[in-house]
Amino acid sequence: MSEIKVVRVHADVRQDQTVTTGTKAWELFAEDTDVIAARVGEGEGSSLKDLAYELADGDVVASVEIHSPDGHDILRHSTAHVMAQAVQDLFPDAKLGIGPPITDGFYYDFDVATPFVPEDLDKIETRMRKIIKEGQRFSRRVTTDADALSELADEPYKIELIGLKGGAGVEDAAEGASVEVGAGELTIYDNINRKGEAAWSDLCRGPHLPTTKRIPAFKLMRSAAAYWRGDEKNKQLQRIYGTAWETKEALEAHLHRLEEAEKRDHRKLGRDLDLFSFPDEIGSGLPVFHPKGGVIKREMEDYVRQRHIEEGFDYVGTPHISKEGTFHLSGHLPYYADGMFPPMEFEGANYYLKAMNCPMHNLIFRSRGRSYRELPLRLFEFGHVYRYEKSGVIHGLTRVRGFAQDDSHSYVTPEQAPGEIKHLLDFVLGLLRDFGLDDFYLELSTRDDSKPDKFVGSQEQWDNATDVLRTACEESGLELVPDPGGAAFYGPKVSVQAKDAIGRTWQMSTIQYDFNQPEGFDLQYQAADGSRQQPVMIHSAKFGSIERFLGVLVEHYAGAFPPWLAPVQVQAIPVADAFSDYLYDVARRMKLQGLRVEVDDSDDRMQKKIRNAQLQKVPFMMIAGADDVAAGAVSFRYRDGRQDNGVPIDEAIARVTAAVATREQV
RNA sequence: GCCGCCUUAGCUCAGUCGGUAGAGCGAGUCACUCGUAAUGACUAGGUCGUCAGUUCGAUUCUGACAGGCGGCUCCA
Repeated sequence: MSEIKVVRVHADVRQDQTVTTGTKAWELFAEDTDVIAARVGEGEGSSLKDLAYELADGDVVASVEIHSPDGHDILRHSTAHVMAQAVQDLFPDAKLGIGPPITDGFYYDFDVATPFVPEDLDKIETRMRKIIKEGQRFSRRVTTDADALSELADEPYKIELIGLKGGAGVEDAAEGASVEVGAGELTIYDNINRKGEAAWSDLCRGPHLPTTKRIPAFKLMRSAAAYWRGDEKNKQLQRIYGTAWETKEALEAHLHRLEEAEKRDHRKLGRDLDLFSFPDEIGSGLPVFHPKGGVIKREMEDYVRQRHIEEGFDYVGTPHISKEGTFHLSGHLPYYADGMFPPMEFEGANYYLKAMNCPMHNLIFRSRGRSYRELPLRLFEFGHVYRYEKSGVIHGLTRVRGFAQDDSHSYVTPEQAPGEIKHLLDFVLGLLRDFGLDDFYLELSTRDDSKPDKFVGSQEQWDNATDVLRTACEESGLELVPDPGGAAFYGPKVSVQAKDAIGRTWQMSTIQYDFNQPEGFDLQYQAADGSRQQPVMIHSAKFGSIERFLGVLVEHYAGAFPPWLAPVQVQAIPVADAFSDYLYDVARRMKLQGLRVEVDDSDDRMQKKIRNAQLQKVPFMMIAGADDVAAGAVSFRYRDGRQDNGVPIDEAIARVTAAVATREQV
């Protein structure tokens, strides 16, 4: 037995060690039970290994702790295996799809004759606990394609994955498919029970926990259908989502976070705060704004209209419907017909509800001859568009069938395009800042070169436009996520992606480069040399959709809006009836300053009025009783329970006015 | 659109093993006039999502449709 040298890295401490050949990774970290795997190598070339990995001379071996990001993935992926074993124990005919770790959890897809129901999840959980208790060992076994194909003859989906292995297809095959089959050697993990037999096996790249007993806490969350390999044309498999954590406390904390997130859901707050509703009578995905929601919507509109004017845009207006020719000119009809409501036929023409505003703006541009001196020509409006969204995708205000875009189009010379893109990006980022949004990233949507029929224009045009957008984004210093294939048919797009309370990301602001519609509409301007030139058109929407932005805003603030957006800025509460008139007088003075004030002169006791104002998340509660009247003052109470008694009336008005003007949160 | 689940008063939810229903909050009325998160009493609200079918009888069972929820796919 000879000796080898390795470097042990644990808790940020590097340490050279000499061990005998045949030493396993776990022996380096045996004293720390949080260590569940090892990372061997450093930087790009490093890879995660099971603790059963046999050390090689020169290895740099870092511990992977269960609560680290890598550790979470390994824990969750291992739990997915346990779940799959439990499912196949209980439902022997279930065929395995894929089972990767995801943010906060994992899933596994199964092909079963009957979809799972909630009671099935209970049974599966019970079975999983038994497997965990048995302490089955995850054992790695290298195999060959041929052996794996025969061993997995009953698993058609795994066989399909083996067929993709090594090819370009693996990463594209399905989200998470690469955890099943890596690009390198093919491995199978056996779950070895106490008798030393393989209780269950799965094709998997690994690594895994040493044993099932190392799963401290897990819970199955829900089941749902998912298309095999993410393709609508494929069969739907039944997916079970679960979550797993390093401790029971961490699991509880996670479940608590989910509960808290539900309380921020804009659909719930929209009802509780009387902001908006979705009457069935009108139709799915068609919201109505109540007076309080209307205030927020109007503040948003006032803000963005004013800002557009400041940024050099002209405010225009266009109709909601148009004869179909407009959308043929724009190129939308062949590409986008499925996304539009069916046409209405009358007077021998087909009229469509518009799904976008650009064609209308193009017609404004084309209404007379244009000079290069007019460029950039910037048109803006609140364009109400209607899109035929599939019934299953409608979601509160964030995915609707009728919505208003704060839509603008900048017509520029090709040379002006980069500058205009930067201008628009700065505009958008400033808007997000003013609305207090900070949890977002940029996404660059480009064309899918493998589907040229879905995109108009030459490779050169696309490359050029994409470069212009990418450069502007990179200069912003923000995180930029690529979105290949996500572009509109007419050009690449930059978008702002923001998260809602339950972690779903929504596309908000967009900036799109368009070299196609100017051609379709034969848009021209006369250049300095007298020649006719084609402008570049840049679409941008700063909120994206007023509705979606408002929905995200509700969740961002959990309904506790900063004063400038709050439907009621000041709720006046008399200590007793006798002080109502005094507060009405203060309220009248505040209203003269443009503030939104309400006096609660109901029969309720003041404690109840405070509770009501608190539940309505009003930023300023303005209370007055005998003491305040005597002092010519009012008392403030804030949403966090903070109090400020005896504030002179003039100062009180100034304080609220200042909070509104500076858009600060209180 | 696809898969699963759900739909009882304005909201949150009980309930009826098939014989047309109840609570809390909210709303209205009255009394109480009160200093920082729920005063009390009383009253009014529902052809149990819609339409069919089975049945002597359907809110309950079955089906279709509509709407919602969770995913998938797709998108501002």
